Amino acid sequence: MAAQRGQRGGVGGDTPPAPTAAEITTPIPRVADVPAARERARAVPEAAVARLAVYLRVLSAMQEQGAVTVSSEELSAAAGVNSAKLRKDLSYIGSYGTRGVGYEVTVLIEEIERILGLTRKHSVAVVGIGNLGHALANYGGFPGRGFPVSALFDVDPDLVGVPVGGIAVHHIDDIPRVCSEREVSIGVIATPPPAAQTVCDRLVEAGVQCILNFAPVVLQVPDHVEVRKVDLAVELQVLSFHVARRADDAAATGGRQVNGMVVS
Amino acid sequence: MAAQRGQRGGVGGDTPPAPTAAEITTPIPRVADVPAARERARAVPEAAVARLAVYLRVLSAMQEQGAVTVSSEELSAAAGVNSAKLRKDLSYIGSYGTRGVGYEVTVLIEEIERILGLTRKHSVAVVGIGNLGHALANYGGFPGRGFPVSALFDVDPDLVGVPVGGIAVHHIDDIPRVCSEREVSIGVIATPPPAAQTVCDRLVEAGVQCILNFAPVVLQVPDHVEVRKVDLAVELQVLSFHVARRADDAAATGGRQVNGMVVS
DNA sequence: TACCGCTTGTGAACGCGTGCACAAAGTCAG
DNA sequence: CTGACTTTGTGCACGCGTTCACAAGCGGTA
Ligand SMILES: NC(=O)c1ccc[n+]([C@@H]2O[C@H](COP(=O)([O-])OP(=O)(O)OC[C@H]3O[C@@H](n4cnc5c(N)ncnc54)[C@H](O)[C@@H]3O)[C@@H](O)[C@H]2O)c1
Ligand SMILES: NC(=O)c1ccc[n+]([C@@H]2O[C@H](COP(=O)([O-])OP(=O)(O)OC[C@H]3O[C@@H](n4cnc5c(N)ncnc54)[C@H](O)[C@@H]3O)[C@@H](O)[C@H]2O)c1
Repeated sequence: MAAQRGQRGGVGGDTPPAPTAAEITTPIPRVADVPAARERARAVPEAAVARLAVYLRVLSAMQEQGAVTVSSEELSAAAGVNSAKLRKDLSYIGSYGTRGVGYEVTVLIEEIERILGLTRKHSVAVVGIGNLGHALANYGGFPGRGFPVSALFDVDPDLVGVPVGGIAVHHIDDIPRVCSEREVSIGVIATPPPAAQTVCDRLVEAGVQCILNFAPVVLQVPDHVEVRKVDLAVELQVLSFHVARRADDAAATGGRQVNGMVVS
Repeated sequence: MAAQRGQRGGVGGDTPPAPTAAEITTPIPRVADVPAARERARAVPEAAVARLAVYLRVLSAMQEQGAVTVSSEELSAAAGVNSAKLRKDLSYIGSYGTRGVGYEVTVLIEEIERILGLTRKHSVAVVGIGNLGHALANYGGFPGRGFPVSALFDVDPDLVGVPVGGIAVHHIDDIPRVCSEREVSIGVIATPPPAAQTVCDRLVEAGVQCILNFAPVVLQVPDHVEVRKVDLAVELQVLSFHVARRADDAAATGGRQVNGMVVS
């Protein structure tokens, strides 16, 4: 079993414990150390990667509205970030702007897609076709973005064979075969918590390298598998924390409050 | 309209870029100047808050299995984090451990619940009862954790009046009345992207202080409203990035690969 | 009571990410 | 061609969060 590691993503900034070395800030910008070549991609901070995905969506919307160029100021405002942060994020992937003008929308889209690996399609398999699994399978936003949902799995015999969102549900025993046939690279786990680890193991055996986990459990995976989790209960609890903090602040500063809401 | 701010949560560590005034950076990095009393709650880093929610779930599971005390080593392993990090996280909320022994499970649960504001129930309203909204409304995990889903809204006349997950769907025009009556403190947006900002504005007008947003748009909210977003497309794209990075690494080190999968 | 082993709690160092501020580099007008 | 203006790209400093390492503290034992 791989050493217990934090599951990155999902909630809060969860930086992985320094994968290795890399990201060297040598005084002298050493040109060639070991791999050296496309080393740049590795140097993009995880937080920046997530934001690049947001920029990409904003850029696509701008492109549809006919925008040709965009300044860091405009783009950052639309993406809800600081303009300096945006420029730094873009600098991680190269210099594609024109000083005094801005960035060419199409160029930026291409480069971000390249860095994010979106030039290739990534087939997605969803396991656990319950409430959430149905929603994911029926969602039209993924295929359009290069993530075709190409396999569905469940353990329930009543569900196996039933088409959901256009494709038939398979039994989980078929995970290895179907995932291999359809070249699935991302597995989504939407099963009840107790089943999540088992399902995860099967996906990993089937060669799936990336997993998006909705079940509120910490998954154990080998080092070469990337896991991100989406934990809605945690999201709600973080919001709850802010309500409480605000209520405390109000109480401390003498403001009245009703049912946790500050009435100023 | 409030100044454009980063939407925290969801993906990566997204610290808001200095809201406006307030949040002064005094030469001496004094954390708390005036209230001082229960100021501790404010000092808990956002990242730690998210992890506390995870610890809480693990602790609840342990309690059900009859555990009385737990060491930082055990708890951290179960939560998938470093034990030092766990102890530091717990230290933000006080000293409730016994050296040489560990933490009493019930005490820890109580204290974390207190800090997260879970001693009070937080009514949740879901807006947009489509694929995702249905899943959320039917999900049994929220009410059990102190987050009763107590109001549903949609614009579709065919949906209004229909019961979903036990409660009837209301028209969005009723947001102010119903949210007020049922003391909703958290609003969940699961509408199509174009409708999200409008829905958000209505929720804010209705006095909702916290919003969990599933629509892939950057919401504009006043400073006193807390927004967290869950962006599944971004999650997939971050995973895609890792596939690409890994493929590059393999190519650089001479490893063979098939369809983006490294064959060692 | 004195000792020993175990675990907490935290001071301090480190590293990463953010934001500032500005030089470099381009455009455009005249 | 020159000079004014605009916007990028980034060096640098700061602050937050993570991690290490260990003193302090507690329970058990003789
Ligand atoms: N529905 C939500 O809004 C929501 C919100 C937060 C978290 N979650 C989490 O997402 C997961 C799914 O939630 P849901 O509401 O869709 O649950 P659900 O009970 O509606 O669906 C679970 C599905 O998984 C299938 N399943 C059970 N064991 C399986 C196995 N071993 N292999 C494959 N499939 C199996 C079941 O047959 C069922 O179809 C749960 O872990 C839940 O905690 C859901
Ligand atoms: N379904 C998923 O798995 C998924 C995944 C990622 C993101 N999302 C996002 O979540 C949101 C909802 O997705 P979905 O698949 O449930 O969409 P959906 O189309 O199934 O449902 C949207 C619902 O919102 C309602 N609606 C439309 N305008 C409204 C308004 N002004 N006020 C209130 N309700 C309104 C519609 O009547 C419909 O019932 C979208 O923004 C989508 O991008 C969904």
